[in-house]
Amino acid sequence: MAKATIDDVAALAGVSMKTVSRVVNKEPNVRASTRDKVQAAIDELNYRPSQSARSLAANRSYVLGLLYDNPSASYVIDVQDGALETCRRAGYDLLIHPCKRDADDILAEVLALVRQGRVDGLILTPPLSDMTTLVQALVDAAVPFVRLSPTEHTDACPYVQTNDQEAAYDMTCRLIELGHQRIGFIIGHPDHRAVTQRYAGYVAAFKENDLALDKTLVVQGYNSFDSGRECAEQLLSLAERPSAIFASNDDMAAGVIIEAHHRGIAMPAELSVAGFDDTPVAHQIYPSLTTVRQPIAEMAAKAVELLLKQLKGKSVQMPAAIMSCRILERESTGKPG
Amino acid sequence: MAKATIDDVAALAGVSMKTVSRVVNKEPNVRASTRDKVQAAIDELNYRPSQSARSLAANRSYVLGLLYDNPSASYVIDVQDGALETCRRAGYDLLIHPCKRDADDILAEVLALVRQGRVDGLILTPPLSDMTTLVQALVDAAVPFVRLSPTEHTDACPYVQTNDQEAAYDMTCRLIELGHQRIGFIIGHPDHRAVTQRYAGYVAAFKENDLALDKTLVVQGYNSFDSGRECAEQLLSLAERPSAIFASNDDMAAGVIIEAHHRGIAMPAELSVAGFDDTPVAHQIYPSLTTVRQPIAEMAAKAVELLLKQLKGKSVQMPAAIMSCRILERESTGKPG
DNA sequence: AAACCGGCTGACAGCGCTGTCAGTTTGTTT
DNA sequence: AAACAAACTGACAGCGCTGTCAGCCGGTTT
Repeated sequence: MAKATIDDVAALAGVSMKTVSRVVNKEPNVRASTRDKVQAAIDELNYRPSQSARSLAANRSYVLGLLYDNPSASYVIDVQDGALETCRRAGYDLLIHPCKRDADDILAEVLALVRQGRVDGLILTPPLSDMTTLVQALVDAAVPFVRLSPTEHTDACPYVQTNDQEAAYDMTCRLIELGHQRIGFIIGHPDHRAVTQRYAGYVAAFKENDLALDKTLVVQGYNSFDSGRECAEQLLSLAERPSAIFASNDDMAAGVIIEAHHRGIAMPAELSVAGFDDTPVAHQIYPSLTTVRQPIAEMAAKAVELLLKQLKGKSVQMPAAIMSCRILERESTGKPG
Repeated sequence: MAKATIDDVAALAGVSMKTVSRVVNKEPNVRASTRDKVQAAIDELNYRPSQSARSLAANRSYVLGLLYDNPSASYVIDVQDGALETCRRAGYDLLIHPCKRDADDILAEVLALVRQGRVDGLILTPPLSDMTTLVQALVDAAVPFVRLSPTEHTDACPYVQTNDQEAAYDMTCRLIELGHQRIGFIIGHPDHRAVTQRYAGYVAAFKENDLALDKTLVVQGYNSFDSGRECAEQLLSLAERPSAIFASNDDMAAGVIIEAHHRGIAMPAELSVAGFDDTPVAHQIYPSLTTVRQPIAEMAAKAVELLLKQLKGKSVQMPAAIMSCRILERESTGKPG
């Protein structure tokens, strides 16, 4: 049995090609009886519209592109899952496109993706969300896109964001509430949005609780496990060492925990550790890590939703969304002493 | 500047549309001077061929599909990266398609992907590689595909495989060499290929070393962290408990380590633990995990290569590849006692 | 000199859809 | 019952490429 085309369906249903097209695309203004007749023909022939033909005729690919550069595997997977779910429901596919943000041909590469008509729109994840040259190029080329967790969002580009600052504030308050006064903080990679926001939350919590902030307890990390470990070495070598360390992400927090193990420091009795992100490692280490969970999949889903709205030409009134994080208290935190 | 089409390029270069097509597709039989002329025109107009137009005309999508069901995030990412790398070089894109293998519409869904012409071929990862209904359906529909790490590979379908048995054998021998006699083994999920192979390697090592195999030390796990922990509870509660535990994957090994921590068992002094896969967690836990690294990205790249060969119609003489694993010794293993 | 061959090039007919627009039917109003 | 709007349907012209096939050209071969 050869592959059925729209003509075959039209002939069988006794209608025009165009009417079949209307039914397939769920367009309005088709009489219910006609619709049924066509649907029956579609089912009988097991008709599947050719993706390339409709792309060519409609001048869109029904594919969205997901751009990312090297965040953690679990982050990427969560984003993919969330995005895919929403894409599918809308009949869209997702093309993944990892890329190095320092590659000099990244702009050309991404623009080619669009100009070749491979994708109708793009989702940018950190740190690409904050790559101004890229963002500007997309704006100039009038490419529809949505950014996940951008640091800056002053312009009119749609984005999806979390309340990182609030979450970091809450976490810090919780540590203070447990009785901690000397709370170390490991700042994240300067290129990532998390940095400013999360650190600001930490600072705000100290202010709110009328506690003095000891700058020697604040160190700069780079988001990796190894950098977390190095920061921990620094913090745990202090004469008066902190009773808690709050790392800007889980990988660094895992580094802190390893370093504490190696120094024979009991957790949480002698040291509480908190992370951010709830990566898989968080509950696979000992002690399991108190952390903040971002609704990553949901954010990605939301981003796709905003993007699809753009594509439909419905100019989104407020092209942005803020989503909430949740603190997960596990074994790595407790009362000091 | 409107988007240039192949006609624009042809006009500018003073050749026919078809000749431009030849240059773009790197077809032979174009005089060098003509080729240069056309290339100049392409560059001048910044021409990018329309993906949908060529798909429609050539009746292929230049897209490969990657099918997977829920292996770990890091595994999926590695597969994606390896596959993408090779795809790109060949001018192909990769469509990711996670799917639940117990969904009753999975066959229809996957076949639709092909029948709609969204993809030209498929890569199956475990456990989908071993889903006979799916494999059979693809064979029946004459869909080109390659399987990663299938358990069975008696038929003519191309596949890419690792020498799991050999690696498990080597690891077990290494533990024996360190002085371990009572080595617990946690079998993986029955649906995953790893199971048979890895367990067989363990058994073979005992045989080879003339050691009796104590069946009470072999327990059935299900690949998850939690199941690893449950298995550890069982093994560590034995009157005469093992001095080493070899888990069929890292997640389960991580579960073993947590359980040992909770029981205050020192590692590796009182218990050596080995895993399989070298997932990110392996070096983020304490003690860091001795494990086996599979060349996942390379396998995926190889799979794409085999798939592209199929698509080109070059019937692959030996449509398969075996790739080697490597043992990584870290802190979690050592001499017993 | 005729016949031939291989490398090179172009004319043309689609690929299977969707957008446009005009035409036909149906339901509603006066 | 005529007039009109609204709902519905179809004819047709592409979308921008590739495959087929025929034709051309220069260099061999007979």
